[in-house]
Amino acid sequence: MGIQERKERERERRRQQIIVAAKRVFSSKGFNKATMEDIASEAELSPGTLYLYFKNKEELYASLSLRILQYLLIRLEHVNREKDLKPEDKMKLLIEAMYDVYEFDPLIIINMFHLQSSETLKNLSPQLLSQIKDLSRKSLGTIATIFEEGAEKGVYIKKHPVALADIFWALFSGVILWESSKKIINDDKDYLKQTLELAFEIFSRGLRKD
Amino acid sequence: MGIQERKERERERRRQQIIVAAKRVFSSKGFNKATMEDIASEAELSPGTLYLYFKNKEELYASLSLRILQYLLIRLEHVNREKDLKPEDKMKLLIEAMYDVYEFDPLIIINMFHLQSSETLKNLSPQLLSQIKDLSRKSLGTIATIFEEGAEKGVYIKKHPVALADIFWALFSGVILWESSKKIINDDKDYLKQTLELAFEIFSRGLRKD
Amino acid sequence: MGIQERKERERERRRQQIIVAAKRVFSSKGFNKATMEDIASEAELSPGTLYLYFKNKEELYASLSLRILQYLLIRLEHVNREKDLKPEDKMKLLIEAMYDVYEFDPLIIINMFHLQSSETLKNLSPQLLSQIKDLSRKSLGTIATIFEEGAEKGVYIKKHPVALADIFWALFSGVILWESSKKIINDDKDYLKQTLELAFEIFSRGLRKD
Amino acid sequence: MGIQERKERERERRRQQIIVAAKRVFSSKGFNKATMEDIASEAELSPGTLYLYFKNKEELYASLSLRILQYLLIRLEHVNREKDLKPEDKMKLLIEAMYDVYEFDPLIIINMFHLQSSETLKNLSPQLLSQIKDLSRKSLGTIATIFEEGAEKGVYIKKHPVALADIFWALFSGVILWESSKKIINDDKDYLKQTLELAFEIFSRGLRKD
DNA sequence: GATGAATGAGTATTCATTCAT
DNA sequence: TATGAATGAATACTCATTCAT
Repeated sequence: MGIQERKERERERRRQQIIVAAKRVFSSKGFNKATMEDIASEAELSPGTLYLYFKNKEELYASLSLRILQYLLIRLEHVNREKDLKPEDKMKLLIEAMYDVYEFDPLIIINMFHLQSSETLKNLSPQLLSQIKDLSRKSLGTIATIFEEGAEKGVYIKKHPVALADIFWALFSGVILWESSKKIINDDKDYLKQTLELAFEIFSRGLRKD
Repeated sequence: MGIQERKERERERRRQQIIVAAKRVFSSKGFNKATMEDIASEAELSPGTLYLYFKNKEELYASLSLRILQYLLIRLEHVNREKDLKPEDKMKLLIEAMYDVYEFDPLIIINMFHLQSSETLKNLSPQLLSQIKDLSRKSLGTIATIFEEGAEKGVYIKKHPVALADIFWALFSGVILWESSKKIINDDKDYLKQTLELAFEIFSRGLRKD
Repeated sequence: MGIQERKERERERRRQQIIVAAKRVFSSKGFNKATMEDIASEAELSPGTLYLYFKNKEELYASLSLRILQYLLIRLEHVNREKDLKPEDKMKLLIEAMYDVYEFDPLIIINMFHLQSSETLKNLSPQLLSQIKDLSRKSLGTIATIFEEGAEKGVYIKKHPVALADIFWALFSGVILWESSKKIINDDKDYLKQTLELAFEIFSRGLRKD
Repeated sequence: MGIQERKERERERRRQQIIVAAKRVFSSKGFNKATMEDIASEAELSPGTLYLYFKNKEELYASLSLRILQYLLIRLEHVNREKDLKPEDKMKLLIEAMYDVYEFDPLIIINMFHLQSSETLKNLSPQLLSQIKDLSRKSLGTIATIFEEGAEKGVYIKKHPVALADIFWALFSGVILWESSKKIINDDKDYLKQTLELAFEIFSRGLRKD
């Protein structure tokens, strides 16, 4: 291993160290209440060091999304590669995959919506922004493919697959956001997973041709 | 009308004046970028005056939710009162009602989720918090009733109606949030309404007994 | 005195309070080492208050120039109004006036050169900038008039009066800056005034027709 | 050449390399906006290395002055050595020499005045400070000699030659600073050189005995 | 000597909130 | 009640300087 490569690896380790700390702090305080100072001390680094690895607070936050989106896409493509499965089973795998991603990093949903602020977008480097756009597009595209396949096989109704993918994603994130918020407002028990399952059961039935 | 009552009425008028201004400002700038100064000048009042009517910025923001939730509940109860309608038609009315509420104040979705921040909740007075909880519960309950009725009439599958109401709300807010965010990230055309219609068409099909 | 007028007067009093404090702090520490905190505590106000009266640090600094330039122009115009004086005597008055201005506020020279930074100019409000430009132009113009008059009366050599005014100002500020800097580097005694007198004696002789 | 001497030479080469880079960076950004990082990368060295050759940023900046003062003194002494020239011609050479120095490094004027800040002086090593003082004194002394000579030859008025040298220097730097600053404030054309010539023409006439 | 990653003190500016009038 | 001037805590970001390698 060359010295160059070792340095690069060390640098990546530091980035991850910061990302992990940032994830913890942003999760517990939200974007606005979390300070760079908080994150630095969580990462056991000085504030200045954060800026050696991330241009600014927005970009650090967006980097969390990038990481989880990469993981999401891998999972989705893995599902899509199962060519022999029936559409219904594929859908089940799809839902499982997404739930795993959510469990791996529950911030994903909120992150995705934080990106919508145009103020945020202005502060991101074009490179990072395009990476995120690209991953989003690919993920949605992969989901769309599954619905398309189901329609081709005559199992699902024929509707614009991209729209179906949007709705799929919207239902998923809607349930998660809503259950998270209800947890606090109504002090209900956490029945997120059952609700998700029910939601997608209904969605699947609704998609079936007859 | 006693002098006491007149004063009370005057006080309520002022509150509404502030709420209207706050809605405009929060809509255009979002919670964090909007300043109390902005709101005060929009309301043609001084900053100090806002604090005579609202404990703090968080509570002013939460009051917007209260107002729109009241309107939502009125619309939902109105739908529910139509006892003679078939479940499918009632569902259509339901969706229309919710879309009207959304159009009346598009902030509603974001407001509802802003409340989830525990940091926010800490700053709310218990009274306001319980009012919001109460309205949320009632609104969801009204929606649940519609699904319950549909099941009783043998049209809809029998599932926990509260869960169905949650999913209904989650799908609605999920689609709105997702389409809003996509608008910026992908520069897609605004097909929010069609997507909502498709989403609820699928949802309705999925609910049907077979 | 109306309430409006009293408020305006109060506001002006505060501005002056801040300007006086700023002058003291900038004089002793220079622009970069002086902090807004320093100035605020010198003025016995809070940092936030400074920003109610001045847009930013640069503009506060530039306001010092404005004030002294106004005084300079008044003095110069007063000299110029003495129509009956011989050019030589007018020149003497001119030098005295400028020396008085310098004694009134020794920062004037350094201020004038601080303004040259294009970074500084970017942060000034166009209004303040144009006021400063205007006063500078008028002051130089007034000086030029004196040389023009001297040439018309056949006492001084005929040269472009604006250039002469520039040189006059350059000599004045050059001597002041240089003597100030020498004071520190060589620990010489302060012979600024004599040097100024000698400088302008030579300058006057050099201007004389023969 | 001993190994010691070779090392010393190498060390001097590095110092010059840094000084050249620093000059470029300070010239384009000014003292405060220029960072040690900027200078290091201009010199193709690491920031840490700069501190092996210069105690701190102030001292690096002051070293630029030292270098140009050395060059100035050489030029001035060269002029002074021309024993056979008439005082007027010597003066012309003097002005030319100074203008050359200015063209060689236009920062010279600003550098000289940056040194005046007592905050700056505190950070300089006594050794460097005394070198600078010494060169300043010698340069001024050389100029003074020229005026003294002119007086002895009966061409110039008899005035304290040191004061004349100060005025000479003040006029030179005053014109340069003033014209530089005017360039930005008034958007005038650059007539620095003509103004300098006119200034020294007047100065020379003013010095002549009658 | 040379490096350059890490440091952490330093600071302009903002804005929710208060309180004397 | 209403005001709005004053407050001052809070914070992202910079950069001269250090020091382990």
